[in-house]
Amino acid sequence: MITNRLTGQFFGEAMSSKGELTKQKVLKTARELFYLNGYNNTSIEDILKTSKIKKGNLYFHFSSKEKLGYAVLESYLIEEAQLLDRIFAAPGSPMERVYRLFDSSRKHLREQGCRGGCPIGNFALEMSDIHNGFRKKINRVFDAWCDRLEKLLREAKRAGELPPSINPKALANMMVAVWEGGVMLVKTRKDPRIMGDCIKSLRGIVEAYRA
Amino acid sequence: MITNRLTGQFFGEAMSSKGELTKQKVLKTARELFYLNGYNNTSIEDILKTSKIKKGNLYFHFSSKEKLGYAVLESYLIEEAQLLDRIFAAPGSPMERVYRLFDSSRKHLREQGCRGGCPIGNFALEMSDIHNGFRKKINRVFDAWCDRLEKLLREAKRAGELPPSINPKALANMMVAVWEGGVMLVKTRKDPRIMGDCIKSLRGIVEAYRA
DNA sequence: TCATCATCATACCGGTCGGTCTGAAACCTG
DNA sequence: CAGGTTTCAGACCGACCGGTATGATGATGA
Repeated sequence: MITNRLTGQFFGEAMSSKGELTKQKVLKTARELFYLNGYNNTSIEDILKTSKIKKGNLYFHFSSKEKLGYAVLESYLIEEAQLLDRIFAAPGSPMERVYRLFDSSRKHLREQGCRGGCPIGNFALEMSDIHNGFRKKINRVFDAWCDRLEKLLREAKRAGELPPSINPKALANMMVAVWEGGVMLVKTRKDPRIMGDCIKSLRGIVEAYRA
Repeated sequence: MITNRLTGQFFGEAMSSKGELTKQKVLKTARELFYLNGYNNTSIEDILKTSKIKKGNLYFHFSSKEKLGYAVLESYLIEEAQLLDRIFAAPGSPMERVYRLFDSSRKHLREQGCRGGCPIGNFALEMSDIHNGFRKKINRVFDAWCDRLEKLLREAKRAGELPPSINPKALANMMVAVWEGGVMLVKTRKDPRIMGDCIKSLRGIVEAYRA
């Protein structure tokens, strides 16, 4: 559910060799440009210009553009694991934690000026049918999101926050779909309120059940 | 909510000049390749090879790749208007008609082998931030979908099929989000059941209210 | 201090890109 | 039938693409 927040945490700044710092800088820049402009619309030259790193250097650290793409996706996988742990460890009822995740991600969409959207979603639609290796890695991020959501929704069901007939796995898929689709509408309409609409409607329906 | 069904209707086969037939053939081929491979990953050469039309000819009918892109988006706009009219004119309660739209589109996803996804969604994520003209046209398709859904959801609310507190416009946005996000998951996971999960979860929550 | 390794830089490569230019062929109308 | 228009074909263009080869520089350790 990320919107490409770039933390120093992953790009560990302590105890790194000079080469490692260069590698992380390439990775960070590639990540940003793939996110904002798309993988196929981002050239190696673009990355060089933005990062101020020379081509021989880039190719020393990453043997190809494709390998760089894999590394970018891997960085999302690692970062998502950490983010999900933090969000889901917070106090509150299961549904409160679900909505908190949505709300914190929604705020970031707004801060981002409705640009970029979700990097995983962007990669998913652009590359799924043309690069099976990328598709598998993207799936692992979606699986991580859906699995964690499913766990929370099971708790919510046990707590009576959801109708007994609800399938938590299916609902987790639907919630990820709401997020990704909502991000798409926000990005295309340039209107951050749309994600508010989506989340509010979802809550409204879920909570109408409990009324 | 289309999944790139190519009808003969738009590509009018009667009463056309030879040049017009060539133009439609270019358009149809470009549409298919932009849909399956993305706009930036589709070259003019790809279109020439697939359509068996020569470059001078293509550039006679479309002055640039960008103009071809516009024409492709315009063809979706026209086709969507017709499809929505047919689907929403069918008999049944408002919510039945909503679910029928989802189900017919879902079947097509399955028939397509979970490839391609939604052409509008693909364009939206790939091009929204790098081509404002394309973004505006894509928005008109989303607006058409959301407006029609909103109308149906107003009827559903009046008929007692939805909680009184529901905002039809917001719910329409959420439903389009469910569709686009679901298509993304189907395309990435290559599992057509996921859209079934999304729709079932949506129905389950809506119908739990009425129980 | 020197050798080795890691890191960095730049010229160059073949291929592909979107697009242009020029001319040929087909069609249509007077 | 001829002239004009529409449609078509293909060679060529400059720019850009991902990547390689070669060599220079900096860092490290014996």
